[in-house]
Parts: sequence; C-alpha cells; structure tokens
Amino acid sequence: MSDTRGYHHGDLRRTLLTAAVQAIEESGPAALSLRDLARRAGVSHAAPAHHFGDRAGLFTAIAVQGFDTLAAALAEAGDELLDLGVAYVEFAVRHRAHFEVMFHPDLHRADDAELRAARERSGAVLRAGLAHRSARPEPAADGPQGDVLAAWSIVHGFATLWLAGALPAGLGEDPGAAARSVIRHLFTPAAGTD
Amino acid sequence: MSDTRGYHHGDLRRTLLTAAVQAIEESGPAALSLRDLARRAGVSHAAPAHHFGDRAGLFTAIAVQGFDTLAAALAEAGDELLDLGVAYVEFAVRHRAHFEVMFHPDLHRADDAELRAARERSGAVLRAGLAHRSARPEPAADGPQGDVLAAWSIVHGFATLWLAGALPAGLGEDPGAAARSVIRHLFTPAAGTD
DNA sequence: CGGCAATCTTGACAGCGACAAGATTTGCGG
DNA sequence: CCGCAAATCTTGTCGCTGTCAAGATTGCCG
Repeated sequence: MSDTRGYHHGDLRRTLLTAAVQAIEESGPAALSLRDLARRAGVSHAAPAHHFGDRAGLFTAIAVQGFDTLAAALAEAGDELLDLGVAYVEFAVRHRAHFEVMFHPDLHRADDAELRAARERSGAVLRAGLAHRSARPEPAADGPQGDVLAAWSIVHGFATLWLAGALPAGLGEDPGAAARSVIRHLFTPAAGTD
Repeated sequence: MSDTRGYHHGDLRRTLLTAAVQAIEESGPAALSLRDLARRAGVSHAAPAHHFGDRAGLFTAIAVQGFDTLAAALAEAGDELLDLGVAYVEFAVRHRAHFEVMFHPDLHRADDAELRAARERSGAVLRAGLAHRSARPEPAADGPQGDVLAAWSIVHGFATLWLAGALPAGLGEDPGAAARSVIRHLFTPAAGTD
C-alpha cells in the first residue's frame, strides 16, 4: 500500500510527512530539505511541491497533524489538571518535531484555515479538561483565564526548556515525572513531594 | 567610527551583529542569510565568514550577547522573585531575536566555550536573585531546585507563548504586567489581583 | 472508450553556504 | 622609515536548495 509502484507513488503525502518528522527529529526543522525528503521517498525533487505547495505548506501540514495528536493525547489524559499537564509535556517530548513546528509561526503558515481549526480543536480539549479541575476548587481572582494561563505557561515552559537541553542534568530520564513535581508548585506552593 | 571607509570596514563584526539581530526580528532566524547581511553592511558576500566562520558561529555570537544582556537585566531587576520573573519576560519580548537564538541549540554551537561561560554567568545571576527570595520563605520539599525550576518554567513558557502569538488576545499590550499576574499563581494559588 | 484531472518527472533559474586564492590594509619589529 | 607578517576583505567557484514551468504518465468518471 505504501510501496513505490510505478509512476504514481500511491501514498506519497503520508510517506513525505513521516519522513519529514523523522528528519526534523534527527536534525531540527532548519536542516529540513524538500529535495532530501524526495530522495528518501525515492521520488523526483519536485514531487513534494505538488502535495504541500511550499516548504511552509509542509510545515503547516506537520503542525496540523501535531495539534490533532495533542488533542487526542489531552483527551485521553483525564480531567485532573496535574495529569493534563504531564500529558502536555510528554507529548512535547515524544513528538518533539511536531511540537517545535507547532509553536514556530515563522515556519508554518499561521493563518491557514485547516491549521486554525486544528489549533482550536486542541484548545477546546484543553479548556474542557480545565473546566472541572478538582485540584483547585476556588476560582482565581484574575478571571478564569488566569490559572489556565499559569498552568499552560508552566508546562509549556518546562517542555521547551527540556527540549532545548537547558535544564540541569539531575532531573533524571523521565520528563513526565519531573514535570509532575514541577507542576505541583502551582497549587501547593510549599511542597512538591506530596 | 562605524563608517565603511576603504578596504577595511573598521567595525564590521558589530555592524553584522546588529544587522543580524534586526533581520531576525523582522523575519525570524530561519530566513537569515549571511549574504543578505553582507549586502546590508555594504561588504562582499564572504566577509561575514571571516568574523564568525560559519552561520552557526554568527548565531553563537548572538546567543552570547543575549545571555550577557539577560544577566544584566536580571541583575538590575532586584531580589524579589516576582520582579525577577517579570524582567525575564520583558527581556524575551524586547530582545526576541536574542531570546529565540539562545534557546535553539540546533541554530548555534551549544558547546562553544564562550557561550558556555555566558550562559553560566546569567544562570549565576538568576540563582543569586532566587537565593534570598522574600515572597516564599519556607523551602520547598523537593529540594531547593524544585521551585527555581517551577519559576523558570512559568516565565519561560509565558514568554515563549507570547512570542509565538499563541496566547489569547485579551491580555493587553504589556507583557510585563500580564506576566506579573500569571507568576503570582506560583505563591498565592487562589488570588492573582493583589 | 475517450478525455480530463491528478500525480509525478524533467529542466531550468536564482540564491544560498562554504571553501580557496588573491588583494589590500594595518601594525609591529628592526 | 622600511619591510614583513597577520588581519581583513574581495573575487571566483562549487554543490545544494526552493521554486517555477512544461511535459509525461496514470487513474477515474462519464
């Protein structure tokens, strides 16, 4: 089904997408080359342009795929704010190529209709999960968005710093566990070990 | 002093650096071209290579400059954890080109000696400021690094999301003020207006 | 079965980073 | 003041890249 049989490839778009994600995970988005992608897929150098139009179009498609995957991961994580945050960080680490492309507007086409929709979808899942958070019953004073923003910031920052290799070495190998202990500082300021 | 007089430019390195920062602020790091930089400085296309060796070398120099500027900004911000965090976010927004390059290891040369030193310098300022934080006297249970990590994560995440344009529109124009209300969630979980 | 749209190829062009070799200038020892 | 070495910048070139245009091949639908 995904074999390169004859003139038409048959499944070139999906093949290029997975090859692109793998290449980004290996060498970062900047080093990604459409021609190299075509080479890996055993296809002529101009073939990718037909499916994505553009280098930015390819990144846009990756971002869309990323937001959908994130939405699914968050939906599966449950309603606890803590678990939601851990799932966010684990998504970022397990799909670092998607994550990096998703939050770099200068790579993809940020106003793309399909991308807007996917981003809105994952945002809705996030807000739905945060709506009946059990860890913090009393609403914050700076509006309902205040603590959502704080939670989003702390998990996004932790994930970004982890991926950038900027965090100290003593955190271990499990980003989810490390994130859990960090996120806890949001509700229980003076304790992180439970 | 910074004039292009004759065969030797006289101040080409600094000129290229500022031109690079401006170009990155306009179109992002990915679109930066050494040849375009040379053109802006009125210099031949291979001149930048002599000062930075490489495209990665240029980004490394920018990152070094960024960490030094950040260290200065943090040192000037005072000892309060809150003010420290606000200064961090304001630095990221005011020097977004530096900030983006600093935390993208695939752009610069992360093991560069001068870069290591600059990063360590700014890290020391951050830790010094956090050492006698007044807003939270009691130590966290998961070691002294726990709350430092939480604070760093929340400000870094907020700054990153702000720069990515991912935050909702209702936050106003002042990132420092918005950051202040978000950071407050770290110590006072149920209030953010005070 | 015929034609049409989708898909892929071939070819070309300008721009890019990197390297090598040469030109020019500065600075420093004598 | 001279001359030479090092620093700085230029010119030329190479392979690679993204993008566009035009043609070849295939699947599909009437």
